[in-house]
Amino acid sequence: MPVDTLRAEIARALHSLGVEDAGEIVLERPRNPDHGDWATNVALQLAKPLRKAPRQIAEELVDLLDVQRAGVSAAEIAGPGFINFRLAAEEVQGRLLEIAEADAAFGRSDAGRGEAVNVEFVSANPTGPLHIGHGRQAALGDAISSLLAWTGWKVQREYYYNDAGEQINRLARSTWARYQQEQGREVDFPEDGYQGDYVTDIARELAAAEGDRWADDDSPEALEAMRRFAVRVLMTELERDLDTFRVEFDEFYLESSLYEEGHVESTISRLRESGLVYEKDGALWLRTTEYGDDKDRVMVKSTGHPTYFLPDVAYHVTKWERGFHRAINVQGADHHGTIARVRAGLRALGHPEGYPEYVLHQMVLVIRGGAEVKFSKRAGDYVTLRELFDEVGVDVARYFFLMRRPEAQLTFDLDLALDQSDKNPVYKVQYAHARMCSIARKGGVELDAVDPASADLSLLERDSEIGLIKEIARFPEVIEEAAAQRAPHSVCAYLESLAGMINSWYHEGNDDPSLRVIGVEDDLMRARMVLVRAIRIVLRNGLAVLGVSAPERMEREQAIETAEAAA
RNA sequence: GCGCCAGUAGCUCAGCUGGAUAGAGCAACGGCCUUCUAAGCCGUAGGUCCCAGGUUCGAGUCCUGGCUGGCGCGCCA
Repeated sequence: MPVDTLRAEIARALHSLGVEDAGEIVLERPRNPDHGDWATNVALQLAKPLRKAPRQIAEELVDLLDVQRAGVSAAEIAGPGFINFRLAAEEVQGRLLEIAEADAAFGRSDAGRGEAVNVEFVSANPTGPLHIGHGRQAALGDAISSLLAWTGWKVQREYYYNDAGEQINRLARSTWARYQQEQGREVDFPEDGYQGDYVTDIARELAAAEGDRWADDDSPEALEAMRRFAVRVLMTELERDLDTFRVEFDEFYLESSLYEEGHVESTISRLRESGLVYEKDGALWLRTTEYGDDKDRVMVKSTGHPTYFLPDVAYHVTKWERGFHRAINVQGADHHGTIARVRAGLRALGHPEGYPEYVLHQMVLVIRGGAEVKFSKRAGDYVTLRELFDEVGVDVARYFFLMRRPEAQLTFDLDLALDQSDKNPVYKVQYAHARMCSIARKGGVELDAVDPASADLSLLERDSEIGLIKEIARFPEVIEEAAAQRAPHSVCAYLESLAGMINSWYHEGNDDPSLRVIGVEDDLMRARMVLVRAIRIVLRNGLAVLGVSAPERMEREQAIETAEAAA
């Protein structure tokens, strides 16, 4: 990496200046391109310890720098004492070789060193269809997982099924009531039941499969049959929706297995050993305040039933025991209240502070024509994920869910999502990719076979071309940063800005055909085609990380070509 | 009342964990169709970074105190 050689050279120069320990030498990319490709503030930071003016330090430093050895073409002092470095054109053009060489792996790195990380997300109870909040979470969890995989982590995508709790009982009672109603019986629907039409659908399916055998039957067996049937139907539906949404899990972890395999019991006894457990009012409590929680928490109610808290702790213990010493939970921000207690429970068992890590995301607001869309035909009181992606498509839905920081509320604008122009950021990026493919197609070139070594890359000398190469060469850093921050939205921002640069460069050929890729002399075309290939690689890889497709042609374009062929 | 998250252009949002003149898209205004795709491109305008203090060479970014909005504070899950 050119940055490292530059940093090493600065360190050497500092050493000759008599600076033994300059701390970490910070090299950053200036926002303003006039300030070069890299800049350092060492002179500013050394002003105080050296008791010298920053600009004077900068001058002495630049005199001692071997520009060539640093791999740059110029070092300039600017502003209050920044030193700006400019990369030589050959250095920039040479990056195209790396990009083409790495191809589908360009952007991968190994910060994670193969270490295991568990990413838990969605984890919706099988009590109803997925809603748009789950959609955001599915997209986020999947993209964060991909980012981690791209940066060298061994990732397990995990879904935690709460198939054992009170909510499932509510589902069973709701299904029972709908079933009886289907059988023509007059029964009251439970007050806390699930109101959506889907429960009636399930009851009908059950009636179709098993007839009237449960009519008037309010025995535990009947309720159990309802429970099992409804959960199976809903799990099948959830997994089908997630599959369509292109989210695959490595593990569906069942809450019920925590009881069956004794993890809940063993967690209680291990917590007792911590000395932080006590009884009060007939319930069993854990002194979570010991580890920073607001108040102590009940583990086992006076009824003898555990609260949600206990299996949650037991579950995270299994994560650790299964080898995941790093775990990331993607959750809705409305669940943030559980974080302190779960971590406290885990610390009581000796797990490190800050385990697991959380990515909390805010709610999703769906807007059409400027007004909020709230209701769903099927679920009643919310918009389902399936309704959303059936309408806008999986690519658009995934991208929209990812393009904002998780902790910012997301406004999902259906009008924008359905727009097929560059106003829609998804199309803007996909279009840029399709455009690169289109150039190659029109030029009769197999893009993946374009060989940078056989082209004269020094012909790529326009500002727009140099700028583009610098930008696509930056892609691995973008991925690394996004992974470290658990921030897929920064990949979106990068791709959109890159697509803008690509469009500008492309359209330079509108007025001046000599600036096009096709129709210019062979050497020039070969060099520019290398750039086209490299751009295509970065767009494709970037979209792949987000789980969004990179079409070789856009639908609209296909329609036009089909029409032309017919005429 | 306490806790978490947010507050940046008319709107939706970035801002690389403290850097140089705060950016993008949409909307607005002006220009460009004989194209490697005009569902596009180029340009212009638009700001009390919620407020008040503090930290330092330097603050949208950090610390304190307020204000506004969302969410959460159960022997619910």
